[in-house]
This record gives sequence, structure tokens and C-alpha cells, in this order.
Amino acid sequence: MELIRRNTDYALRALVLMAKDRTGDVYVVTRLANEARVPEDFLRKTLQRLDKAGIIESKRGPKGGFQLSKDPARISVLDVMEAVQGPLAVNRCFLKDIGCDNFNRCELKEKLIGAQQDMVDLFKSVTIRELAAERG
Amino acid sequence: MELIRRNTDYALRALVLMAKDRTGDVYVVTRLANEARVPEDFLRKTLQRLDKAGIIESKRGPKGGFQLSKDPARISVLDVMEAVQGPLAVNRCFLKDIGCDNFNRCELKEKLIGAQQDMVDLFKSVTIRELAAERG
DNA sequence: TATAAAGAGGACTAAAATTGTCCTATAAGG
DNA sequence: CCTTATAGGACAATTTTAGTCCTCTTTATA
Ligand code: FES
Ligand code: FES
Repeated sequence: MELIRRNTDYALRALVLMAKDRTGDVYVVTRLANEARVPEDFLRKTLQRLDKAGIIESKRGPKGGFQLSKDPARISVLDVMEAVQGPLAVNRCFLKDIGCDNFNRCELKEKLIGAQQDMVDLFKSVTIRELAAERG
Repeated sequence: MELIRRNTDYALRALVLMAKDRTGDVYVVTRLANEARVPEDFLRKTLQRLDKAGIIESKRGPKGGFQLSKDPARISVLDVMEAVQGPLAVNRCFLKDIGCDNFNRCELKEKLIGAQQDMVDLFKSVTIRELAAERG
């Protein structure tokens, strides 16, 4: 099983493209999609989520597009994952909007919640800047 | 998104039940399923995978059932996850049987593969014994 | 040896999630 | 006011997950 779904993967690729030349430009989805070889409409919907999460900003109209709204060093892979595919949990029980009627009696959860926190921290520590920095 | 699917969750619960009283008993799926409040047939299929992975052993016939074949301290959550739901990867590209035609040129992979290894190590470090030890 | 109690294994299904596509609306520059 | 771009939602195809069911094999024991 993979942790990163297609849409998150696409989002990461687009963000890296944007982070590479920090000209402050606005990027049109058509171009990002071509360069990342990714379905355009799907990418656009995904970028809209990043916009709502405050990771990028959208501008409509001619000369419009998407633009980073943060320093790439301050955008973590976790931020992107959670913006695109929702909260990251080890077990379904630990998701707020699902929950578990057995939570109080459950004997598995302490250790697993610990592991979940470690995992979250792990992906919080990898940033777009680092991804963009690989091989120049 | 959650890392542990239903079948892995069920498997963990069954393993913890087995680990709790180390009488060396053989456990019938009907009983495990009742105690863990889990669908019996589905649990049986899941336990069959644990058997193939060498984590438990099955015995057919009357007085048959499943039995731990290792010390619970030597069964990690990762072992169970991989036995039940296959290899754990950060990105689809990193799964052997899927792969990626862009792998050589890809600029995202180094950091992400590093994170993947950390994640694997993390779940390798949590054992059934620890899960079973919670609250007596 | 007949019977019954288990798991083995595969076919099948239902439901849910993922991964898209498409159409209309809205915003803004020129 | 025309064109370029995103916004947003409805829709569809595919894949995955989760589960059920049926038949077969193994084995203890009456
Ligand atoms: S928290 Fe739900 S069963 Fe453990
Ligand atoms: S390894 Fe497949 S695109 Fe990065």
C-alpha cells in the first residue's frame, strides 16, 4: 500500500516545479500539467485544495494561474498530504470523523497513537524545498 | 487516510488475544472472531495470510485452529501489515511490482525513499507484545 | 471407519474510494 | 466585450476493500 495517492503525487510534482524557479511567477495549470505529465483537469482540482489550505494562491483571468504563497522550506510533505487527501492516521479508529465506539476500552491504541505521531512528525520534516533541491 | 486496513486491524486484535494468555493453546477462529467482534470468515482468510508469512501456524481438524509460531516480542506491526496488506511504500513508484518508467530521471525520490525507510523502521519497532501489554 | 470439527482455497459480490472527465459559472486583463 | 484563466460541481470509469459463500481437505476421536 502506498501512502501518497496520485493526486498528492501530482501536487508534489507541481509544487516542486514552482519551487525550482522562484521568480514569483504565476503558473498556468496547462503548463504544470504538461511538464509534470499529469492530467490537467485533475491537477487543477488538486491545486484548488492546496489553495484552500493556504499553500498556494490562485489568480483568475488572463495572466492568472497558481502561485506559491509560502516559502517552499515551510511547506512540508505532510501539509500537502493532509490538504489533498485528508488527515493521516495509522488506524481508522483514530480519525476524528470516524471514531470508534470501543475507544475507551481499546487496548491497542496507546502504542499505535504513538507511532502515528512519529509518522506525522516524519512527514512534517520533509519539505518542498528539499524535494526541489535534489540534483540541482 | 489510514495505514492499517480492516483486515490488518482484525489480525492485530486476534494476535493480541493470542499473545495475552501464552498457554500455547490453539485458537479457533470462531472464538477469536467473537472476542474481537470481527467477521469470522474474513478473519480466517486474513489469518491464513499470517500463516503463510510464518507468523502463526494453522492446524486443521478437531482441536485445530491457529497458534502463534513466534514470540510476540518478535512479531512487529510491520510484519503483520506486510503479511496482510502487502508491502508498505510511500509512493506507488517505489513498489517493486508497479515501478516507474521515470525512476531514473525522478527528482523526488531520494528524500521520499528516505522517509519510507524511516516509516518502515518505525512500524518494525512496535511489537505484538507491546500491544498486548497495554493495561495488563 | 464414519463422523464431525476445524482450516484451505477460490469464486463471487457489494460497497467504497480513487481517479479521473466535463460542463457551466465567474473573475479579470486588455 | 472578448478571451483567458480558475471555481465548482455533477458525473463516470476503474480499482480497491471488505466481505460472503461454497466446496474441499485434514484430522481427532467415538
Ligand atoms: S481505538 Fe477503535 S478498536 Fe482500538
Ligand atoms: S519515482 Fe516515479 S516519478 Fe518519481
